[in-house]
Amino acid sequence: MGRSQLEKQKTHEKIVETASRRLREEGLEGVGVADLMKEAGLTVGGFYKHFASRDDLVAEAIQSAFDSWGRKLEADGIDPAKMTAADVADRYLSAYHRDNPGEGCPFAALTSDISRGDDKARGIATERLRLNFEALASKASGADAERRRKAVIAFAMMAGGVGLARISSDEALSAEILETVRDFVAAIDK
Amino acid sequence: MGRSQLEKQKTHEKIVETASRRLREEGLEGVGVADLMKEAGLTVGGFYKHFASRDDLVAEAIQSAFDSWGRKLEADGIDPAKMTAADVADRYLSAYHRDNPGEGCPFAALTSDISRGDDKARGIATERLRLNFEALASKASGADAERRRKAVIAFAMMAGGVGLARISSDEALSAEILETVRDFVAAIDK
DNA sequence: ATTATCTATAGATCTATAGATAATGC
DNA sequence: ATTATCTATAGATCTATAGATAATGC
Repeated sequence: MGRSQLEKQKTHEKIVETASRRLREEGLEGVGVADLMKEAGLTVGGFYKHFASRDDLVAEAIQSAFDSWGRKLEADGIDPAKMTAADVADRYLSAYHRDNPGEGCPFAALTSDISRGDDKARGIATERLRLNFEALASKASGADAERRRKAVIAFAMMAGGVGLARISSDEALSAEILETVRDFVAAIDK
Repeated sequence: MGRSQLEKQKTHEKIVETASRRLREEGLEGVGVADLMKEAGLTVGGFYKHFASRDDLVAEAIQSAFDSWGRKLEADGIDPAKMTAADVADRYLSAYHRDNPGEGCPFAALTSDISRGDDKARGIATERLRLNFEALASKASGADAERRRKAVIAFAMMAGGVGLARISSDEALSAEILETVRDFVAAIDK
C-alpha cells in the first residue's frame, strides 16, 4: 500500500529507533533486517526503500543511539549543562543503565562492536567521544589541562565500569564495580 | 587421514589458538567455523570431532584468550607478581596493545560480546575479573579496602581506556586517552 | 504516474552431518 | 576396529531484489 511522505518519515524513524535499541542489546551484527522490520510492524520488502543497505541503517541507528542519552535527559526535564560530575556518575553507573543497554550509552553497549566497525561508525563515535570529554571537562575543577585529564579519566572509568559490571554474572561484584567507580567520579571535582 | 592422539591434541590446540585470536579481532560472532578451520590448515568436516558445537569452541577460545596475557608475560620473562601498577599500565595502555586486540586482553577486546554471551562465557570472565582485581589490589598502597578500591578503579579505567582508544579514528585523541589513563594508573600507588 | 509496502524468492553464507579415505593402535 | 580428517551437502538463515498491490499527489 502506498503511504504519504509524512507516514514514510514516521516509518523511517520507527525502524531507526527499533534498530538503535536492538543493536545496543544484541550487537551490530546480532539482529537481521527481517527481524527488525517485523518488530517495527513491517515486512522485509520495504526496507530498501528506506536504506541503501543494512550498513546504512546501522550508521543511522548508531547516530540515533548517541542522541538517545540527551533525548532521555530532556524527557526527564534535566538540563545536561547543570549536571555535576556526581549527577552524571549517578545516572551512568546506575543498575538501571547496566541492566538496560538498549536505552543506554553506545560507548558502553557497543565498545568492541564500534572499534571493529567501518570508518562511518568510528567517525561518528569519535566525534561524540570528543563532545563527551568536553562536556565532562566543563564540570571538573582545576586549570584547563587538569580538567581535561579528569574528564578523560572519568569517562574511561565510567564506560569501562559499566562494561565490566555487565560482564559480571556475580551481582555483588557487579554492584561493587558500579559503586566504586560512581564514588570516585562523584568526588573527582571536589 | 587418521592421526595419532598427540597429533589430534596439537590440532585441537591449533584450532583453539586460532579462534582465540580471530574472535578477539572480529568478535564472538564475527568468524565462521569453516574460516577458522581453514586458517588452522584444516577443513570444516573435522571440526565436530573436536567440539560438540561452535559455542563449545567459543568457550574454550575465551578461556585461552584470558590465559594468553599471562603466557605472554612468561614468554617475555616477566614475573607478574613483580610488576608494579606502573608496569601493568605501561603494557596495558600501550599502542601495541591497542593495535593488536587479537593478542590482548579479552576484557578490552570482547567487552560487549561477553556481556551478551551465555552463562559459560560470563562465568569464565567473572572469575578472571575477580582474579584481576585481586592481583591489582596486591600492587596498590593503603589499607585493604583502599587497595581494593584502587584496583577496581584502575582496571575499569584501563579496560575502558583501551576500548575508547580503539574506537577513536583520530590518532591524537586515541593517544591522549592511553597516555592520560596510563599516567593516572602509574601514579595510583604512589 | 509515482511510490511505499507487501509476498515471494534468488543467491550467498553458515552450522552441522553423512559417507569416504587413510593412518593409528589394540 | 577405530577414528581423524577429507569432500560434499542438507537445512537454516540472512541480505537484497523482483513484481504485485494500493494509496498518494501532481
